[in-house]
Amino acid sequence: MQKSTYNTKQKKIIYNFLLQNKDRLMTCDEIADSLKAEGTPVGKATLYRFLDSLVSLGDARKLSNEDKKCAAYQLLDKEMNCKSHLHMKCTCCGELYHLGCEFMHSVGEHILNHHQFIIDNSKTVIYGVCKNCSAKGGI
Amino acid sequence: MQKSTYNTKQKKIIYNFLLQNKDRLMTCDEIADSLKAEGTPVGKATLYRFLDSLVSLGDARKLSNEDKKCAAYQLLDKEMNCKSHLHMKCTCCGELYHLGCEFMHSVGEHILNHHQFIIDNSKTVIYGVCKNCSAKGGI
DNA sequence: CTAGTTGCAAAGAGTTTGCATGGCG
DNA sequence: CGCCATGCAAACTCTTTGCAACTAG
Repeated sequence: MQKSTYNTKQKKIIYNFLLQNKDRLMTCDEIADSLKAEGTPVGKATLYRFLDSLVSLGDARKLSNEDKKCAAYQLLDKEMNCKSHLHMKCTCCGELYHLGCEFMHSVGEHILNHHQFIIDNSKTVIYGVCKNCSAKGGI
Repeated sequence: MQKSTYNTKQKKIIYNFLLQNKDRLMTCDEIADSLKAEGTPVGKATLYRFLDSLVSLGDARKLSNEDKKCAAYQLLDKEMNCKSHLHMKCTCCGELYHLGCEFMHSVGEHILNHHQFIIDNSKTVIYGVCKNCSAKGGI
């Protein structure tokens, strides 16, 4: 889990919560509120500090392109191998999708070979509208 | 240019500056500082208000995923048809690249057909490292 | 016991808003 | 001349930092 020196109660709480929500991008406020609602509140400062340490260790990522002003965090699931593929986020319902198919891997190769650009999967999110939402007429 | 009611001096200044820098994603501070340096300073509040109106009119876009905490803006160039293709930004040098080739258009179709997801080109930026920077050993 | 960690509160940074003044049409 | 826009300053929001109390090892 975390590689910091001490394995505190708060870190376990935060990490477990992220693990349960590994398919979501959540802001600090959302995480703090959820933890408080679960009866295991953690200080905002602690949250920010621990999340940033997870990000710098490469265990989580931090994204801001959310129309919101605040950053969203997500655990980079090792089993799902999240670092090896891109993700799409529906701007309507917020659902996050993994793009792990063969074709999409060839996209990375195309961009590398034809555009000489190395994609950073952990910093990139493709935004758009998923089928559920476009069926409902969402934008 | 802008569809707001009055065509003021400040709006012209801001719009022309964005036009000259249409290949860059710039923060409010950068824009304000540049305009001040050019001897045509514009108030921050005016900048934020006009940029947001351009964004809601679809003439510009606002992105935040910049490691920076603040948002970056860019005019959506109609001649380049920026809304019809994706963009890549080098996290090292900041350069913005247009991905207007045929293959990349087929990516949009693949994602639509196989993942039932409609990409929003104006909200998406692919992050990574360009050839110049990887040659220099950049990350 | 000792060093890292927590959490409050204060400081910072970026953005938004209220309001009197100013300028476009 | 009326109404919208500007710009200052204050208000807000999100995030970071300082510091004393706390706790894991």
